[in-house]
Amino acid sequence: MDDPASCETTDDYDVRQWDTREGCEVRQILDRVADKWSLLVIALLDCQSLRFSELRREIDGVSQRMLSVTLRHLERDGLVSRTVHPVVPPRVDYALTPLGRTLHETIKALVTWTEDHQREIAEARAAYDRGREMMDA
Amino acid sequence: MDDPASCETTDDYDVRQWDTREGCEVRQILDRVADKWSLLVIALLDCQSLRFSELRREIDGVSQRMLSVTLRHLERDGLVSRTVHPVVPPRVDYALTPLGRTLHETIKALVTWTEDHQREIAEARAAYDRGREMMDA
DNA sequence: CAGAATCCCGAGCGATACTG
DNA sequence: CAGTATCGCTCGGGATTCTG
Repeated sequence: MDDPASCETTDDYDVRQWDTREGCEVRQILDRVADKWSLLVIALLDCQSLRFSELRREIDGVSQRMLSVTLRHLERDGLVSRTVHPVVPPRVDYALTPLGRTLHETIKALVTWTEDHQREIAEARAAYDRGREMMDA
Repeated sequence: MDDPASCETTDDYDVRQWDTREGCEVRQILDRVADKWSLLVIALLDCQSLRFSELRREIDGVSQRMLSVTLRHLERDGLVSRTVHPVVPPRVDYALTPLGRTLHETIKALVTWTEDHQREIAEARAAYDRGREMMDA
């Protein structure tokens, strides 16, 4: 945790590369991961394939349009696969690709971190807000 | 990687809790992590404390306003500490808190994932776009 | 059922000007 | 130097409508 080695400047960890401009993939993936619905979709597809309508039912509050564009983005990035069954009525199944599955594993670490520290965060916010109230008074 | 155990429904990993509504911290932290500048700030403060003007100089393209609100958010969440030195001209140092440092460790995993897979993603996008072009023709 | 197209509003963010 | 305050614009995303 307090490993001093983590503070060394390593060649494979240049902060500048997180920049938005140029060919920075990190920013793009981060935007994808963090956009409003992608995370839910990825999590739901973790170990099952789902149809459009099933996803829509599971993800409370998502609009038809946003589910559509979210899936299109994830498909384009190779994170989700789209399978059309030529039947009537049309049936389309979505599933995580192997690549998408590895991303999900990584994301879980972040979710776990949040769960582990949400109490600390809540306390920090309360303390901060209390300080601000004092200022006003 | 293909560990079937990772597909089990565990009590501490309910996807529904990632929802925006209710007291969901994951969404809030994710929004913080993913917003346009927080990540850069956290990365730059990893092993050093920096002044406002230093951060501004390091982070190419950030406006004074956005650096300010970003730091205020990070401070409120207990991720960054703010130290005012009562001198003229005023001097304020920002540094990562222990909590912020653990978050940075977690974020690094995501950055590493992106670096490891950005070629696959690029290829997936190229393939997708090629498919779309065929449609139009 | 799955989704593309259109319209529209409000949050996010940049630019600018001002302050302790 | 280290901010805050105000204005204005862009664009993400919701509601609605239309198609294969």
